Amino acid sequence: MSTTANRRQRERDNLTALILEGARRVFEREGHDKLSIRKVAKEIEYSPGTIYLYYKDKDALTLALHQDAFARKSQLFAPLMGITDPRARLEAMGRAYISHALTSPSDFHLMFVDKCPMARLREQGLEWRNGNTAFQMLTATIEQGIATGQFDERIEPEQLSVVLWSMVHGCATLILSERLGMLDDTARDSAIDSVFEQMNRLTEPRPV
Amino acid sequence: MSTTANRRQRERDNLTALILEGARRVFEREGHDKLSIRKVAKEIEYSPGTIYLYYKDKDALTLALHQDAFARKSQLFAPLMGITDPRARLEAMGRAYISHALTSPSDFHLMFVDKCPMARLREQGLEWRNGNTAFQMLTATIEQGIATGQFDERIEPEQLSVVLWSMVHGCATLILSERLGMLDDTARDSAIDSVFEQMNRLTEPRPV
DNA sequence: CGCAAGAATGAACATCGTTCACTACCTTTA
DNA sequence: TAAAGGTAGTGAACGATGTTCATTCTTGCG
Repeated sequence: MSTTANRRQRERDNLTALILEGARRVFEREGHDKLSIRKVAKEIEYSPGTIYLYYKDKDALTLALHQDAFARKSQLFAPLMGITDPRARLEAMGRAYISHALTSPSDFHLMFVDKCPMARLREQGLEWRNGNTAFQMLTATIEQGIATGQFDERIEPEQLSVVLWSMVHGCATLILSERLGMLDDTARDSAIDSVFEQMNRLTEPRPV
Repeated sequence: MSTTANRRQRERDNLTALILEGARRVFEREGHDKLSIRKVAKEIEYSPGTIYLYYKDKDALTLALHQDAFARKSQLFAPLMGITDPRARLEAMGRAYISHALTSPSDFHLMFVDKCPMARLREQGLEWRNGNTAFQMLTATIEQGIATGQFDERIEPEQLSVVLWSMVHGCATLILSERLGMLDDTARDSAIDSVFEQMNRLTEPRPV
């Protein structure tokens, strides 16, 4: 009940948040590979050692950034759930995923590419809640499409989710890693369109 | 015609190769993110500065490793071209891609994920020859499938190539980055199977 | 007021990529 | 053969990184 202990905790939470905020600024300014503990410390005008009183190591801070990125971007994806037509929603989700990857490559990397947040979660025996809910939204959309008769009923929703996610994720990462350099800009754009065209084909009902 | 100049060149080539070989050993032993110039120097018992007489910087050495990896792995993919049936070949190529990614993640990263070799190639105005030929094999296989009437003729081969590559590449990278942790091992294996099942659906002829 | 405990520090260590003044050797020439 | 010149290799040095820890500073309590 000691008031000072409460304030202490409050101050502790404040600094934890302040560090995260500084990290986010450095991250945005310099990109995911140029983030360093020392820069974060300088950004918030504390000494490097202080960071370690609030985050065990750089990976812990990276995990916090990872989760923060999901929190910040959720408002970007939440509106998509308002789309009632499953097919339209599926495409909108995919397009949002790719456009997010291309416009915020560092955030995307942190959320869907970097191994370190996953490793840290696994160490602590925690689940990837952000990923799980996103994945469930995907499968739910497919299930709904089947229920309304717009999608092929023989589809196994969870497995198709993986396939569609792979398509979209693969497309995004190939572009970001510059592996599609053999295509000019227009060819690449229409390749993205192809992804969604073929995505539709995979969900369409087919004759027995 | 000076003989000593020839020997000089030979010695130069030898050390260039020796460095690359040492780099490959360190790379295999420690993984792609633990490779360092200094470790390579120690591995071949030269001083760190020497490396820079043969490779401009670490990126140049990485590019050499990238190309070396393609050279080493080509024997792994070459036999696939012997498969005459286009559909069987397509699946074999995809399965080889994924199994290569899962069994040699560091090589895979170097060949298909790491941005640095691409950046270096672009700087020098060079093309990604390894990637281009692989991509052409893919499109050629699709074209052949169309020619033999086994594949849907309305397919645009180059665009479908991107889509199929995306599927397979996305699947591999999602597994490697541990983003499919929500699936147990069997679910993940059947997800891989699903990828190829859906791949087949995309090439199948369809009624007008 | 003085003391104990907690918070913050920044120097220190090991590692990294990279540079460069220097040495040691080899080849060419006088 | 001896001097000169050029080249390959060196390793110390610089700035940066993540991380630790003895030290200092601050703060609240008796």
